[in-house]
Amino acid sequence: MKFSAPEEYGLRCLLQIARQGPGGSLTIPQVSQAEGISQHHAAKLLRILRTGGFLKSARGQAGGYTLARPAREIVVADVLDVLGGRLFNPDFCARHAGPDAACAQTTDCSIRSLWLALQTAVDGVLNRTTLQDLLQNGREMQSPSQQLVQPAHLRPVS
Amino acid sequence: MKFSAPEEYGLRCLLQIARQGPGGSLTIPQVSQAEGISQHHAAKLLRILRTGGFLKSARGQAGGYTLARPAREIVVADVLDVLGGRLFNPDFCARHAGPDAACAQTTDCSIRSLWLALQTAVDGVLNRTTLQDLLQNGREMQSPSQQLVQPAHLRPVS
DNA sequence: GCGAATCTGTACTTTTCTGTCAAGATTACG
DNA sequence: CGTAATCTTGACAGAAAAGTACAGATTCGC
Repeated sequence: MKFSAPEEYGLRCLLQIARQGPGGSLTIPQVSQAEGISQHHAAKLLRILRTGGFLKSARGQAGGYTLARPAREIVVADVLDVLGGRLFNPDFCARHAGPDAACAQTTDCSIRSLWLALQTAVDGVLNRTTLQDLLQNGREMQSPSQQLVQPAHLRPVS
Repeated sequence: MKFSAPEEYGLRCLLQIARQGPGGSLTIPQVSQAEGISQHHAAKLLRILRTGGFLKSARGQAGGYTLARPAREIVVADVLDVLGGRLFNPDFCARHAGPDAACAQTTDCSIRSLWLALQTAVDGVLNRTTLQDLLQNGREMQSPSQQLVQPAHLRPVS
């Protein structure tokens, strides 16, 4: 159970822009430098975030990326969904609402139920966290660790 | 945020053996067939589980794999740890116990804190779930979905 | 002892993911 | 109008993960 690299870096890039305050914007080179990744890489991540509806882009000489909505209205669960996909699709039991007879004994369902319970637990955190919360962090969140989360070839985080 | 393939299939293989009841055992071919994966693949997963201390193996003509401990003493969090590694290491803030001055403003820490909150939420579920719970499922776990969790080339789960 | 059935361990191939690249489109400014 | 700065898009290459294959070691039963 791991975070994907786009989830880690995409969310960081989005936060960089959010830190510019309402209406603030950053260009690809600026985000690239701030996060220590290549411009091409930053461009790819920002594009995904734009397609997902979290960023607006402006082309041309005075272009750049801006938050599409206020930071407090951007829910982290939605962002991670776009960057990496969900753990498990929440449209469960849409038609198994009746007596769950046939599937209660299979090994499959045992595992599925577990995955689902995890999804619920994770969503409980992510659905209640906005970009704004991350910006003014330190409230319900604890102190950090210095351990690396993702692949070894990525830059070491300060 | 995804489960790795070993996590999904390794846990299933372990459950297959657990379903044999106390003292029950299965061979590699049996597990392989029950889960619809190749014998080589099953062997690899079972070896990991044995190394992790969840299975005992017996070689020779009457060999096979048996649970190393009763199902109720095997915690799923430990199993997934061996199969796929943790989301985030829990030895956080071992030395940042004091005033967290320098790191409270960085973007890194915002993200880290979020990852950590997720780890805590996930552990809350996994540390309280044993193999026994999965065998007699349907208690705190809900009905299943029919969506696939992992890579497309894996066998479609019934 | 010999052979069959079983697990053990390492190396290899395929697939998937991740990050890179190059060419194009758009806008602002002089 | 032209130049420079910016975003856009699809294709590509390297790296990591996943699954496969093979040769070996152990045990049981005859």
